[in-house]
Amino acid sequence: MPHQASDNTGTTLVSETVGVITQHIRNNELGPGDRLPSETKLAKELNVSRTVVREAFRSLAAMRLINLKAGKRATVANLDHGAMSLMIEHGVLTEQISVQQIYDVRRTIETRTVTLASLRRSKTEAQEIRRHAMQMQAHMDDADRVMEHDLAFHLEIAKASRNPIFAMIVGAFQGVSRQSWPIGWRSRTEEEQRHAMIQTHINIADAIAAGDPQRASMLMTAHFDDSIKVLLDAGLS
Amino acid sequence: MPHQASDNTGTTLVSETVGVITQHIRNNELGPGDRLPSETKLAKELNVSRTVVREAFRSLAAMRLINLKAGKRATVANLDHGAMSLMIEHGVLTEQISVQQIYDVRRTIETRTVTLASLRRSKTEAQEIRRHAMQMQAHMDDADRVMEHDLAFHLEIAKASRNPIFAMIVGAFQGVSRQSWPIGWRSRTEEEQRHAMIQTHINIADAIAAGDPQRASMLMTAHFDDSIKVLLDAGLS
DNA sequence: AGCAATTAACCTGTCATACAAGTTTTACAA
DNA sequence: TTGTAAAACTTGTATGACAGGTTAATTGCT
Repeated sequence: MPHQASDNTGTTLVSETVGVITQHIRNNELGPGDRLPSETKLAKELNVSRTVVREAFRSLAAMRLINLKAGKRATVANLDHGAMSLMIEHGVLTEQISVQQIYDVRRTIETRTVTLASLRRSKTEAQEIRRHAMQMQAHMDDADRVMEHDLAFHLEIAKASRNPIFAMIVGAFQGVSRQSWPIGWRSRTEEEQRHAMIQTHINIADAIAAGDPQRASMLMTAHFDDSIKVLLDAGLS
Repeated sequence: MPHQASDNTGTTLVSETVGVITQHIRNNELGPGDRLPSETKLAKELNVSRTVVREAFRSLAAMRLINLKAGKRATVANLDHGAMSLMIEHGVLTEQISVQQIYDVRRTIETRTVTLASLRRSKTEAQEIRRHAMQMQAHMDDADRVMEHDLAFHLEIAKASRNPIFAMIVGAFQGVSRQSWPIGWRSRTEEEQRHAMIQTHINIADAIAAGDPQRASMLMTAHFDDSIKVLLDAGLS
């Protein structure tokens, strides 16, 4: 790997090294699981200290481009929503993003994922999606459990869309959704409202299983419209 | 800041420290631009070495949650698409994401941004959007310039949607789009095709300026349908 | 020769120390 | 009071060290 950090003006050594490493992945056509050179080796090749290489690795690991583990060499990572989750959470935390904006994005995207899922889902996926909806119904007395199955329901649909970007984005919203979800649940004071909300999930699952994208996306849009309305009524911005 | 890394099982010191720092931001309600404690100070408070704090800072900086600059303390960062850009690029590079999937996400999202932009854009924004479309037309002989204005056009629309998440996602696709764009341009061999493509941009700009979301989103959908078709015909997966 | 167990080599996580170069604060002088 | 110089602080990078985890090599047994 005869890389050389030729360009060194203005930017720091670490960010240059990050560039070199991604270049290395590209040049050698590394895929998920493939191992990168060790820190010492890279440091020598690039004529930088191990400190610099380590910080570069950390940067890449933070974005989940590589995986680090004590004693093992760094490996190329699978696409993962962990980093994006933190970014979104940070946005909410610092009041750069509102809950309403998140739900608008979710509605936009999940109207599409549910359409694709209706067209592309395997039998197993359809069952798994429906199972989550049924579990919501079965444990209505346990809010936390309802929430987890709710989130899993939406994520499974995104996965069934067969587009990893959708899965990543939907997954990234899980963290913040866990914070707003209970508000929506509590706001649905009537037993009937909660039942209706869960029934919608079952209906969506059925539409997906039946391969009816129109109906599925219509139901999903309605679901989000309702959820947003509930949250707004509860006073969320 | 009496933080204490109480929990230390299983996970590494660095990731714990990352947690403590984000907690610090939350607890003190820090916003973009606010300064964090210095590395030495944090290291002392948490009873870890400066190395650990530095790597934690690097991690957060990689996700663009904080900004680092030599000599200055770390500051809380504005939402930014830089990190997500790298993630997407990595996904494409390692063949976990296809160009077609990217365009499907873009169509989904940008059909929404153009709708919102039509409703919410300021006069200035409408002008800026239109300016990019006109610049595309004015420099048809310079592919690179057309491309840059094309990308800027789409990003401006996302910004005008007034939802920073949309802007972040659209921005994140710019990097990879720069690679596929020339393919689409070259595939449009006839002068007329290129003109039509640019004219669509102008029409979208006009619809946004006119505050006509239906027309704007219809044109945007058509634009993406066409672009995807062109890329597929060119042999891209 | 083939296989299992032990050893050696390798690798990452963390710490301490050092110093150059950039930035902020303080102190001082006009 | 204000402008400037000095002091204090802060980050970027390098070096060396060692514990503990992982992989490769070697040895020994059958």
